Amino acid sequence: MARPPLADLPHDPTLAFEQSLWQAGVLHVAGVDEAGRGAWAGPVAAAAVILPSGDSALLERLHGVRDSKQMTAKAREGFAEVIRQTALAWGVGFASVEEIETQGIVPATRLAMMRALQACALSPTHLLIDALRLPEIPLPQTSLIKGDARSLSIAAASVLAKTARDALMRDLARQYPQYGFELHKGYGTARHRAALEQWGPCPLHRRTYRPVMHLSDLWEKSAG
DNA sequence: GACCCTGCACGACGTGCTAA
DNA sequence: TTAGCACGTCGTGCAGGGTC
Repeated sequence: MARPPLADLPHDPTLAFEQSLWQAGVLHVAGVDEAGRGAWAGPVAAAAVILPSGDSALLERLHGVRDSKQMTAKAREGFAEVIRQTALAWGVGFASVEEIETQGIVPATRLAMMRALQACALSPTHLLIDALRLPEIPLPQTSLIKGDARSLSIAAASVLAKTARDALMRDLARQYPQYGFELHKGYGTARHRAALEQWGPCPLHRRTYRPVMHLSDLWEKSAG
């Protein structure tokens, strides 16, 4: 089936970066984004998405995909399935709590992004990344500030990263039910703070984060 | 050159308001 | 009542500029 010309693509400003690359002959453009960087507990997740260049009918199915923070959980889950069906290739990667603690959150985020790219069935020829760069990967890269609001590929990746991490935190919540990870996903909510004060940290907690360190100290003192 | 501070980037949640 | 949105706040790292 012949693809429609690029000029027929929907006029979506979040496709501007992809369209300019596609028109230059760069067809496998991977959007990369992460989730879980600010959380007190759990791994950091990243996803990579390669959209079908020039296929307006497929891209139309992604109308409404935007920054995952601005979408409801229900909308994210629905679009995640559409993205997986629509993308030429996609991948998800994680960096563990141990890697976050030993390397720092930004290097661990890069690690998760590289794992997401390795999980892609197709090798990209250009990367669109939200704010960061991946010097370890020898590919042309475009680092976009507020990339998830400016690029459909990055927005799609942010949706997959967020939904994958949420699902993992729901699973992990079964191992540590007293913390309520299925509700706050490891972020610093009042309930999470109270659980830390009551139960102390578990292996999922990022003990290098100041609030976790502080609450862990309080718990140890109260426990005697 | 090393250190510190500030501003900005990202990721979220909590709260209050508005509309259906 | 529920869902969506905007805003403030909190966590981190990085870059740039000033100071010693």
